[in-house]
Amino acid sequence: MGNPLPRDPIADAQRNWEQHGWGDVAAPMAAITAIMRTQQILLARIEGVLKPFGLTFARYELLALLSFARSGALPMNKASALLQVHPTSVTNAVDRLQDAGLVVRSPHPTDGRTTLIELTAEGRTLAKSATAALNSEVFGQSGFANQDVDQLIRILGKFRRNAGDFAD
Amino acid sequence: MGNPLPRDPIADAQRNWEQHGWGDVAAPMAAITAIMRTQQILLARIEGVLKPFGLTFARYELLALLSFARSGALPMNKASALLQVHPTSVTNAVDRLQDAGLVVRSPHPTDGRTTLIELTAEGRTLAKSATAALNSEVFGQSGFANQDVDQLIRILGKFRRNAGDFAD
DNA sequence: TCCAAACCCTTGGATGTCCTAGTATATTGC
DNA sequence: GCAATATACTAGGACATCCAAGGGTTTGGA
Repeated sequence: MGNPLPRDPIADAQRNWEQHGWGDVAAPMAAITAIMRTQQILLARIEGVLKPFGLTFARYELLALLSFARSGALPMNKASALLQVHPTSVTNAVDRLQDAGLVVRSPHPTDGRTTLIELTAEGRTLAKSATAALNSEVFGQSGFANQDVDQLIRILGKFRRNAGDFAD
Repeated sequence: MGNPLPRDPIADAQRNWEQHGWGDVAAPMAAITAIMRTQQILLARIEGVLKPFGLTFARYELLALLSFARSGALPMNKASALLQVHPTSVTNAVDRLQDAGLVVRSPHPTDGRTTLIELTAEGRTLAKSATAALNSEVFGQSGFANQDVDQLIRILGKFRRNAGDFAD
């Protein structure tokens, strides 16, 4: 989508901020912008690896989540909470996964409001293959040094807890 | 969109990865997942601050970029390159900003293929106000410690360079 | 017991992102 | 000078995300 720029656009933005008298927030601005851009790069890599499997990242995340549930099934609201996305996003993903024969919707045995999402055999197999691909092609070659990975986990974990993601 | 979970879902995922024999990539997986989630949180905060201005983050970024250009104008392809998004995304943003009277499209003086995007007076004023709001309500209260901000800038800067974002 | 409040999922609408053409204009090479 | 190639922008389509609303189910307090 583009060739390398001659200079880091985020570092330029940080300088702009400083020159405009916002030096006190220039660094956090740069860090946040860098997070946004890094997410974009990583998402593109992930989607690229998943495409041959007919999966998007959103659908993969749901499949992976289900594959780690003992029973291979979860209520939709649980999935929404664990994936930390809006319930309508789960509805959307389940619709498409169901069309692809990878999951099935079934009624909750005791709560008529709740719908269970259940992995099919096909879904479980595909989740395994896709995970193997992601592990070798993305996570195994993330481009982050081991120490940096630890720093990221620590810093972002602290941030997410402060943001109210989890109590722990 | 949800209450705090009892436990960190990403730490759980990391444990799952380790238990399935993928210990060698569990940490990068967790770091990458944390980046995705952090981006989601930050984007929501930013959008919340911009909403009263009638702006989204995508539109704000374009306005801010223009406001830093000496002439207040940029070719669309330059904006696409600097913002590191697809040209069609810029077309989309410009359409809406133009409808809102914040920018104007004008022909390039020497290259008939190129369209210049130009800030209107209104656009420049709104960019200033929106930037002030973001500085005080998001960047000024990022929730990252100063040292962590430096770490993020360093780690993600290295990553982005490796990913081919810029030569520097 | 019974109805209001809470909860669960889905539909419809607005945005944004990317990809794949398709049209128009510049540049290059013969 | 002209055809072939490259570049710039836009139209249409596929996906994902969120919000607002609506219909069905449970729960809990009067």
